[in-house]
Amino acid sequence: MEEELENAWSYLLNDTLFRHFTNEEMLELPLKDYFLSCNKGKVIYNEGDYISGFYLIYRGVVKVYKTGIDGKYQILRFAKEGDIIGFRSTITGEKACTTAYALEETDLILIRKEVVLKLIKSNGAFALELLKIACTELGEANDLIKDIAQKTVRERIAEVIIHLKLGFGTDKNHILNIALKREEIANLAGTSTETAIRQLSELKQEGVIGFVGKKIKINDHETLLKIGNM
Amino acid sequence: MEEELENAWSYLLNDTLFRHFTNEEMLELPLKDYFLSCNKGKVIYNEGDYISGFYLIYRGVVKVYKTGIDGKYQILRFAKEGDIIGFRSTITGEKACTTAYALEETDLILIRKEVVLKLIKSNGAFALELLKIACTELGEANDLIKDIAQKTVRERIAEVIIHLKLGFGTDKNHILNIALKREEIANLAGTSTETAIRQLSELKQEGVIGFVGKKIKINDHETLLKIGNM
DNA sequence: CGGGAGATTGACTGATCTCAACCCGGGTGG
DNA sequence: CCACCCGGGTTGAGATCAGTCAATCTCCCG
Repeated sequence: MEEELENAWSYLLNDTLFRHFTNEEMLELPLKDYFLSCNKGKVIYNEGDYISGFYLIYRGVVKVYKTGIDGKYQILRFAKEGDIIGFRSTITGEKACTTAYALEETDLILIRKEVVLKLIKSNGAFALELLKIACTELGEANDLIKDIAQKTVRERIAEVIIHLKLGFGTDKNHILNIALKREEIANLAGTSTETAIRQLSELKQEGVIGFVGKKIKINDHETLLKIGNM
Repeated sequence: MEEELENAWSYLLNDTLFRHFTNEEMLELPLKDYFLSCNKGKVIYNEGDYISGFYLIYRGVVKVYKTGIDGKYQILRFAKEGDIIGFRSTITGEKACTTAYALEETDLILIRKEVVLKLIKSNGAFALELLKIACTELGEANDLIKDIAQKTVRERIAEVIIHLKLGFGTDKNHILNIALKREEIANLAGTSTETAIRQLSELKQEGVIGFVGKKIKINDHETLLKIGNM
């Protein structure tokens, strides 16, 4: 555990948005108290919670979604190592408007609200980096709005697969490095599970994709791009 | 014109996110060169443009939207006096991902990118305020994603009317302070013009809303909230 | 082996889109 | 002064995409 903390510390200072700080400035961060591990299936925070800060993902994958009417939910994004979650509510001070759920074993570093706000004021480069993260997310959200409003399910499913590839990559056999349930793919594309399944089967019939275990294999990236109108 | 600039300057320093600065710090801002007026119907910037900074709206209403396939477009928001537009691309340095269009006579103050970036670094309170704006927009975008994906057109139309009321207010007769074309209401709700018209007529039949000239009158706010599932 | 979660398929339904016709009011040129 | 035109707004009919419900299947696990 001691070593783990050592590593996390060096990770923070070298590879994350905290690289803008010196060792001294970072002493504000009582890391030991705010290093959390959670099991697969654990809800990290819930829509409506007041959260005490934001989380930097040190290891694992987190599903971020909003719950809707009767059991349906809309997935906004999958966050992975190096990403931060919960920072929107941390900044605005509002309740969380999403739920974060650990898809696998996940380690998190909690950065408390007071610390964040203080660091923003004291370090412009850090503030700018946070702004860039927020603005990038905003751009992606805007894209998603247009896509859900205007594209067909078929197009959206193709697009989702491309996005997963961009976010998580593929191995040498073009197999996605992430395994999702059909329901999750559906809720990412904003459709029902059955409809998503039908579209996936169709893409498989056409040879554009394949299934290897629980994972999707991308046979024809170009065609997928075309189908997704991208 | 001299007086107009005088007013704009005092507006900036007292009522906007620039209130965090002193008169001296603000001398960076060569206001005279960056005060723009544009007529109704003018495109302020286009999707794909590189923009030189963001715009603070001093007077008028601006439609912000993304264009999609064959003539359809998705309206993301209407920005009005005191709002800023184009700041996402200003921060990320990417091309604009939306188009901004003046719905009426509009006056803008351009804040150049270099100035913004400098001010962010020098003034934490300003950076934090920008962050809050970005995060608020992000929260709204997330809501919109879920709504378009899960709500029916009827629900969305009701919601759009409520949002317009919140954003622009009503006069003493409960008439919205903004007049939109049917097409605009449709593209705000993410549906076709004809469908939007049908839903609006239905709401009128039910007595929940009425039409006065080009404007919508809200007869029954409560029911509208209920219909919109809010 | 039984149970349960997730995946798949079929059949049906219905909300929404599209196309096309028509209306209405304002502005304009002859 | 009037016929025409044009940008919206409205309505109808038909086509279709996608959601729902229900049955079945396939693993995987205890």
